[in-house]
Amino acid sequence: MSRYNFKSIETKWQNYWEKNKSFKVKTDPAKKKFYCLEMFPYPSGKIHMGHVRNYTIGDVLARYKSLQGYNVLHPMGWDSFGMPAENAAKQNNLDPKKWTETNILNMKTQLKKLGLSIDWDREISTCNKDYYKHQQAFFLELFEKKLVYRKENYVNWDPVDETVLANEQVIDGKGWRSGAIVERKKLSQWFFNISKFSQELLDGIEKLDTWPNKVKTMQKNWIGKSFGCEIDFKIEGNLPIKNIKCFTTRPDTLFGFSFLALSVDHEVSKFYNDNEDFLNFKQECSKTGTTEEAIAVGEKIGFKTSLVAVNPLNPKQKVPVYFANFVLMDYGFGAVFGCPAHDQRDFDFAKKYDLEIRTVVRPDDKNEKFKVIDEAYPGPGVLINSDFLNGLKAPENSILETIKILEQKKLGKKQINFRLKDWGVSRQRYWGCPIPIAYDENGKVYPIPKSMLPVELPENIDLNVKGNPLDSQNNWRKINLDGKKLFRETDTLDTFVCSSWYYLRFCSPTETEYGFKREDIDYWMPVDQYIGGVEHAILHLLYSRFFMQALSHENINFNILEPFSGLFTQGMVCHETYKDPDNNWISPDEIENIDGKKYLKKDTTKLISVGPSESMSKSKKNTIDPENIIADYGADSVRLFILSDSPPEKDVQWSEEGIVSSFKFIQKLWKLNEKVINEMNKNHSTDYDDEITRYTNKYLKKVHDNLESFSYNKIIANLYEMYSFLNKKIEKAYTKKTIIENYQKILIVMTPILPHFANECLSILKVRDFIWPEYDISLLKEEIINVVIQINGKKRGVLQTKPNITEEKLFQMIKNDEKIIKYLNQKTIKRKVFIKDKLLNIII
RNA sequence: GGGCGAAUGGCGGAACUGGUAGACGCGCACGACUCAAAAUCGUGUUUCGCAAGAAGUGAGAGUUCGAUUCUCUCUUCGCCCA
Repeated sequence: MSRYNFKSIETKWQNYWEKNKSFKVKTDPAKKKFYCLEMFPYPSGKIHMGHVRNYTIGDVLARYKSLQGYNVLHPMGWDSFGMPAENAAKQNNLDPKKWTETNILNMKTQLKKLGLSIDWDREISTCNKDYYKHQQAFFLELFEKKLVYRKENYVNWDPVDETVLANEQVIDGKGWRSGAIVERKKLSQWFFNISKFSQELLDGIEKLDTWPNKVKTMQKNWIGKSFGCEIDFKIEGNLPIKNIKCFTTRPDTLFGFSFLALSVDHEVSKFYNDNEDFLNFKQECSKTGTTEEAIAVGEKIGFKTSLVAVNPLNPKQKVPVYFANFVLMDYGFGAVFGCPAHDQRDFDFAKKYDLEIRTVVRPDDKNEKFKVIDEAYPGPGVLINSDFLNGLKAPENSILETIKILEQKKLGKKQINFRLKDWGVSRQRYWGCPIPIAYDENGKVYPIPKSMLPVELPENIDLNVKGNPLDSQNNWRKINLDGKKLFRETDTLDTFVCSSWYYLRFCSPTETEYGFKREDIDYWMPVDQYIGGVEHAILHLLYSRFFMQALSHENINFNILEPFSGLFTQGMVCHETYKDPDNNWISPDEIENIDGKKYLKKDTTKLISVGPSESMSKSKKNTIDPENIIADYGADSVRLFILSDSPPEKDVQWSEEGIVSSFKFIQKLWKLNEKVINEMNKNHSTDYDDEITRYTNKYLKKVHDNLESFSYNKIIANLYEMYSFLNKKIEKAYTKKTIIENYQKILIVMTPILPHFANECLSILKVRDFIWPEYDISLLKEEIINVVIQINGKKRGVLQTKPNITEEKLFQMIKNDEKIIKYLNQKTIKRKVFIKDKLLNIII
């Protein structure tokens, strides 16, 4: 018996698929389509296990759908603009373009070794001018539709990467890549008007049936629709300010009003710009950072103005107006009314500045004397101390009622507010898509005409400069437009723009006139199944959804609004972590196992402590290089292991034992295959083993169901069961004819998971052009079933019978069963519960 | 602080709309082959108990003939937002 030589067989099939362009597809409205897309990788240099998992899951689906007769679009590309290239280039004095291209070449070779069913003719790379040319055209299209605008705004400035970050790129007040503490800085920026579509983006979520609820909830929360009231406060004082507008979701607590807080950027601040104390205060505030978290955690500080605000519901009450560090200009109107008793932030502020704390909501289980003392009470209850509002149920009745009163008195109006802010897309970086805009000396904006696209990124420039390298490219910056001397915009686009439309480009990768061809996207879009990490649940997915909204805006022919009709988020790949006695992280290949329990650092006597399994990361050194693993065990083993054990949506633990056992299992399958093939050439008796056909049929159903529900780990379990069933059966003479009859189907349903192995076996059997074998419903009916017998709800036995047995007959059988009858013990039977073909429960 | 989710053997995990808990894999134990080991094959493996049997799905209650599954309270962990 020969050993399964994965090296030659996997290479053989990969070459075959490449040479025959087996996965090349065309737009063909006569065929039903399936668009299977996995999130494209950033070309960092090497693929990691996360990629292996992501692309294996997608490949299983693509191959399955293809066998089912779908025209399957399964493309791959590169998210190739972005800071790592620029940083790597800086460090090693390289050209980011060359660095990126080399990485792409490496990673493409690695991906091909996984045996993925990808149409490589559709490969795209976002840093390629053939790609970003169209992105620039989209930018101009959105500019014309007034969905792109420029404004001066406070931004999150990353002092290490020297760039602006989107709110979403600020994590715990730090830059998501550099980890530097983010500062506030005012800059002129380009914005996409994503907030214009807040309601549409919110409504669209309801239609995304197969998206994980978790992701839908996260998007809803991010969009953050809140319902409240705009209140116009009358202002008294020595400044020419008569009114200040506030947005609040709790107008019903207005009788608890004790101060008005303004953002330091509020227009009132212009009267204090020569006040040194105020400027110091403002400086102090900028240290807190702009994130909501920093504000919630940080100390609440204020700067008292000379103004006084009047309570619109109680004009006799006049309260001080402060600038406060916890009020942001871009939420509401940059002004909030303080109600210390029912908001912890306001409470902290009031305590610090000794302001009144007036309780206006009592919990249902407390009486009228309830008083807020140590902490704010934000919960539900009944309004008290609120004059004509007293007794209203808060918040369900009180908010609407208060708004009604305010509207009647023309003091405020009902308002919907969204948390979603416009998307700042300017990045002060070289390695990105140039923004197709120029300015004259006065800063007037001129879009670059579409005929002059692409605005190419200059190459071979010095990156080792402070700030944006493009700023110093004077030759590139100068442009002559209709006789005017202009200067190009030097900011580049956030790379999230590149990934917001790449799924469209895959439909028409070589189209030159526009980013895509209508007939192509009409056929292929939307993506039927999108697969990727949950870390993109908000940003990338929301931006992509926005992009479809923006393209269809003022375009009546465009009716695809949601880019991804199906979404699956896979879990991470984890590995144990190791540390030496000096607390340094140690990588798995630096350690060796002594006696099965202890680990030592190789060639030393240092004892290694084993830490918990965590997601693979370079910093913890717990990564496993897929390239080595594929070289040692083959792609099919890796695919088999990465899918087994854990459900795809959960984290999976990488283990040496796991990959070895997957490898061994393929060897066992190969031996079984040889046994079956040996039998093929012999003459067999005409005996027929019905059990094999029934078992195979059940197996086909299980695999089908588990494929449809992404339960890929269970398919592996099914395969193990099928193997051990066949391996026993093949030893018996009367089974061989039936095994041979069913074997082909078993191999075909193996192909999505083990494409090289299963195709090799099928080709030995001379099976070509096979299709997915459907299971036979009529064969699923069991001939013998197990019926559970319970006494008082406890299982006391199992009886084998033919289906459709009656309660009476079953009871007769029990009477003849010694094991069961002893429990009855001649006691009187109170009642019987009978579930046909399943169970009989006797209550005594 | 809020939202969402999870908790099942030594481990990863199965169990369709309430109906045989622990499929499948790993690990472990024993056996076969071998001078021996590896590899391979076979058997066993929730716990307690010699056994009959009993207990058992994070803890506690509830609904039910029957609960891993439904309801409530709590604990722990994870993710997201703050």
